[in-house]
Amino acid sequence: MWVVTPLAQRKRQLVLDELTQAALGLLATKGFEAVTVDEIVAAAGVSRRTFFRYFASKEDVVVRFLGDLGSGMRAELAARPASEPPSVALRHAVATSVSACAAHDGRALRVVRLILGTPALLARFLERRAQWRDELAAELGRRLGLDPAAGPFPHLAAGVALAAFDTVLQRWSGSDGIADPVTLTGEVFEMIAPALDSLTS
Amino acid sequence: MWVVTPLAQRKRQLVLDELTQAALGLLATKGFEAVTVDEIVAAAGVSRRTFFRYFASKEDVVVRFLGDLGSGMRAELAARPASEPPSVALRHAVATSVSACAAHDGRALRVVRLILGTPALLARFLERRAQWRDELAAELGRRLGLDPAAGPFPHLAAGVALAAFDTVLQRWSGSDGIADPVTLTGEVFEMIAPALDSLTS
DNA sequence: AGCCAGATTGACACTCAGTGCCATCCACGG
DNA sequence: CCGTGGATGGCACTGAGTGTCAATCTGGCT
Repeated sequence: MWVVTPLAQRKRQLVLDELTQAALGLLATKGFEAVTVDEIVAAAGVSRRTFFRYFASKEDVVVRFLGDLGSGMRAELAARPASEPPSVALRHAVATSVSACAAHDGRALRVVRLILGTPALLARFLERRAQWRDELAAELGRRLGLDPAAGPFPHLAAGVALAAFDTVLQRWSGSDGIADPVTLTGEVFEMIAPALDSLTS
Repeated sequence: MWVVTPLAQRKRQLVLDELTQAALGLLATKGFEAVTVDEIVAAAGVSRRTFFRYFASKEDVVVRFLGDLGSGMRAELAARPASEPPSVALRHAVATSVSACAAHDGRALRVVRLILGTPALLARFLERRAQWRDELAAELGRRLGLDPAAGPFPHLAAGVALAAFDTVLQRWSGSDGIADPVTLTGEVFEMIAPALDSLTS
């Protein structure tokens, strides 16, 4: 199962890495709108057309780099025991997410700063973040036996948790990656916990 | 005051209205990406270049239509008495915002649905929403005598209030504009109030 | 009225993102 | 050895957004 597709798949991964590497390097130094796709593909040694076979847009290169955070949060939430109140489960989900981001130390920090400082990138990132919220709301609804379409709670709680995520990410990047993500997350969730548990209290 | 408004200013407003009208009509019926700027300017009777003198992008036409909500929220928050706890002041700010949106009854509803259903528009809207959060955080910091850069509270509270805004807007548009914005806002703020007042309790 | 300064507009040309299409090349199985 | 499918590159095209310049219009001033 795992040995049957070695060569073509690896080649594809190689091109993807090369493209990501080249793009992130150029974008971080020259700024987002000062870099054209042609420059990126020239640095990566592939054709312009190939770039758009791997990425849907120029923004996609940067956003995809942080893209796994969303599915990671949902997975972590799903993995938490059902006995935990929403505030605890969501706190762990957010904490592991930001920690995973901080683990890339160095690169991830530059990418986050790039996103927060570039309107076009922020917009695309927030669009993806909205999908995270809906996924979290669905998972939360499943945990609590609630229909997300019936009551406002799952949608709201997911939005509140992501607002906490925003604040943690902002303060983490603002501290040059020095602050501990788990500690920051704990601080912030202490404030919002009563709101997240307002249904089960 | 009202007589000095020069003729040029009114002409400008007229062009802007004509452009907005034409764009919203076409976009609502044919969908966002199925309409080109050339079609819009042809319907409005101005040149393509003029369109981009009034709007920064095609998305801008739609987003600007809802753009005053942000400054409205901040103004309402600033107008609330300083004695009110954050949860009450923010609830009024959100309620007046959504109510102002609902007052346009008919047009605003279609615009909101268009935004929520179009990725490119949603992205631009969320970008603006992020600015709202920072403005609300600044205003909140002023109310409470806190430096928004020092502690996470203003940023977090503004984010939580806007998460509530999101939920209210989603449910309002989901109910075809039938649900009462103030009632919805009240329901939702009942859940998050303890988080918003966690500092002053 | 006549004139001048500033703002608005339209037209053209240009860059760049993104897409469709087709020819080519290369890994893999028969 | 040969055919098939996927990945690539080149090309042309649409559409968004911008800079520039000439023409036009507005409003004030003499």
